[in-house]
Amino acid sequence: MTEPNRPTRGIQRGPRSIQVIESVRAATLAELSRTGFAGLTIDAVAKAAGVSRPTIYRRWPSKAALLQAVVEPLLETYDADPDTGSVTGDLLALMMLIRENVARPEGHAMITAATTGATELRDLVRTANARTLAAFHRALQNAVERGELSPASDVPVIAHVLFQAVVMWEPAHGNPPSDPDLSRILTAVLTPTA
Amino acid sequence: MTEPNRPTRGIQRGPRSIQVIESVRAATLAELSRTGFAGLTIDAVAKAAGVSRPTIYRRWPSKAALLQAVVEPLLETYDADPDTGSVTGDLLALMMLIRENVARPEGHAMITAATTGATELRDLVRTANARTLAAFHRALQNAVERGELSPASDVPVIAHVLFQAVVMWEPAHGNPPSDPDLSRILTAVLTPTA
Amino acid sequence: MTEPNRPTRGIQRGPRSIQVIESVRAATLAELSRTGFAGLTIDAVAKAAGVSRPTIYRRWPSKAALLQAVVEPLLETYDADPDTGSVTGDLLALMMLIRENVARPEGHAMITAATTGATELRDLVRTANARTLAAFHRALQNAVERGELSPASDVPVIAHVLFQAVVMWEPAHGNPPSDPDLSRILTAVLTPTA
Amino acid sequence: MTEPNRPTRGIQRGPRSIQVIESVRAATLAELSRTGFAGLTIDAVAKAAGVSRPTIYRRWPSKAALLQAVVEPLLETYDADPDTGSVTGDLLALMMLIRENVARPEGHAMITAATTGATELRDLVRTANARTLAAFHRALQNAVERGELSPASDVPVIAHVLFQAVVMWEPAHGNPPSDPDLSRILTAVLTPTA
DNA sequence: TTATAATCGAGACGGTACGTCACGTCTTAGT
DNA sequence: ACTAAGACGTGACGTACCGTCTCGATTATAA
Repeated sequence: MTEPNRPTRGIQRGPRSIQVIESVRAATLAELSRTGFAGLTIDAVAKAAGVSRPTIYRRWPSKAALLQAVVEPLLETYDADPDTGSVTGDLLALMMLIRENVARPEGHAMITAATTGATELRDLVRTANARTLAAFHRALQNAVERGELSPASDVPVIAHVLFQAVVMWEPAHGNPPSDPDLSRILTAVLTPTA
Repeated sequence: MTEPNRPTRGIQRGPRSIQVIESVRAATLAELSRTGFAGLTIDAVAKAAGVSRPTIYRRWPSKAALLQAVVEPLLETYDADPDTGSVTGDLLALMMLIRENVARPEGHAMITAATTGATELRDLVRTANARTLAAFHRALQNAVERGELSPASDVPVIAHVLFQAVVMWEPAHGNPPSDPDLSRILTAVLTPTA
Repeated sequence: MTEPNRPTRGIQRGPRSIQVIESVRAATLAELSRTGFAGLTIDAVAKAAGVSRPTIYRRWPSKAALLQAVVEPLLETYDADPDTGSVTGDLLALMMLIRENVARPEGHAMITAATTGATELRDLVRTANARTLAAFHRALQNAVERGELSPASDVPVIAHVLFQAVVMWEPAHGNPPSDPDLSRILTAVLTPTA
Repeated sequence: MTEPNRPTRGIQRGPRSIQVIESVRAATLAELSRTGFAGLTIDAVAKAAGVSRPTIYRRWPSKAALLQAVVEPLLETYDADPDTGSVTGDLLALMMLIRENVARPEGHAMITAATTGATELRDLVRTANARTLAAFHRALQNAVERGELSPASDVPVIAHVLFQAVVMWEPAHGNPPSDPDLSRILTAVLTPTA
């Protein structure tokens, strides 16, 4: 006996299924920007997607799965390195990328998810964090190898500091960081203060 | 003329009321550590406090109010400046204080609240942020005046960067920052990297 | 120790108490006409009377008591017999009196109370019914003795029939009985139909 | 074009739904006989029916709807005319029918509802009244046409008087009318008294 | 005149029920 | 067969009154 109650035992691949997947994705984004992650309800997504609630549950068994589906394209933006020629250029480019992503509803949702500590979100958060930090790591590592940064530089910590400073700017200040704000962060971290 | 015949006014101060307030506070803390802010239900707090739900709503009309009541003592810890004699000492002391507070359930709840973007929490988050940052501001400002830091130092940004780096360490890494971790953050920000 | 918890052990007679009693009565009437007996809340009466809820409970321990206090004057109107000289005159007068009383909020409340079957209202309803029917009894008995009605007349049943026909006219028809309506009732009951 | 792609519309008719409807009906009757209409709580009905509260609200959005569902079978008993051959026979049969219906909890509830004047009950009360009176109208009208009653008889008023006399007997007397009581009412109304 | 007892208001309490919302699952019906 | 519509149990929401109690303050009666 093999899970007799499982509603969908094989996954459909027909055009109808594709259509469902796309409209749910779009509806999820719309709802995220309307109410935020905490206020996201499957009911609303289903209605906005013109789809029934059970249909959503069949493919995305949790809100985490729904979020993951929608956040994936954002994470992919961190896989291509900027390569502007200078550390500051590379890092600034990454910081601007983060700013843009955080401004999108699914990006904001990720940050919310990061702090709620819900178990089902743990893996997603870990992955997303690692993937973003990796871009910083690579940029910093390159700079060290090019001699732009001291070999003693604490790459992981600098990456963490820059990343969180940008991500949390808007929650703390009420508006996203301007270009000068990003430069100030970079300067504060990279230049001698003592 | 202010209603001269009004027999009493203001809130109750009898021992019973005090008892209610205290047990709700305790129960809120217990629930926060059990389920986190997102999973906090008034029902559970009421039951844990041995109090009826309407009683809670009478005094704390929203979850935000409940959180505020429980977070206040934490915020007060930032009002006393460390004064260890050196910038690094002062800042490290503040960072350790933050680490301790974030480790407490109500501190963690505040961070969650900061990113959910719920309207009713906005004021609370603003206040808490400002109060914490102010402590960093004072420490940095003192250092500038003592000549420990360059007068060109970007005090607000440095404060922001240090604060968020400590606060977000645990969500990003899965465990709180150790003493060396805090030192590394401080070093990364305050010492020349270029 | 003599009932230490009884709130009111003796009765005050000062002008303040009188004032309280009167304003509660008035407020009860106002609320009855606003919401009817079923929707009557002590809260609303207290607020309308400018009095605290416990104050009401001190004097009128139940809604029934409140209703009784307010209905008493109505019942007294049935104690004086009309004595117009003819059965039809007397009966019509009584029926008009009932119509008037039923139109008042407290009269309407009594009828509501009669059918709810609440235990606490039982006595009040019994008394009110008896007192009203007694007036019909006396009028009919007089008529029998004067020879206006056959000695075989079933006085109690006729009284009941006339009383209920008037009382229930408005609930059944949506508007109170006009003078001709009352005459038609009287005619239908007193004149041969067969 | 009426939404051609709509797979289903209208309510469910499966055995489970039927089962739910039936047990709620039964539970409503049980609760009505336990506490009367005024004391009827949805909570209690739900519990007695082994059904959740939202389920009840889904199908019966108000207490009035619940009452209507349960009272309908009673009203249908008035649609079949007695036809005993004589006015007195027909009317007595109707009066006995009313007595039986009033004795049932849902019948009693209807009478309570008739006098509370709640807006949501207004329509239900009107309908029920009309349907019961119609049976009397038909019986009386037949009698007039057969010559048993004078053509001058005030059919609507006689119907009203008889109906209310039976219905209100129990609230006024504390026990239902016996067979002789019904005869006395009929005699008092149909025979000359003057 | 002053105690002392009665009463008052305001406010709060534990309860019970309300009517609603969203959840995640299961049933029924249509295509 | 798969799906959509619909219904279901569950659990929480925030609110309304209930009837009671405590607390000071205010009156009224009696010493």
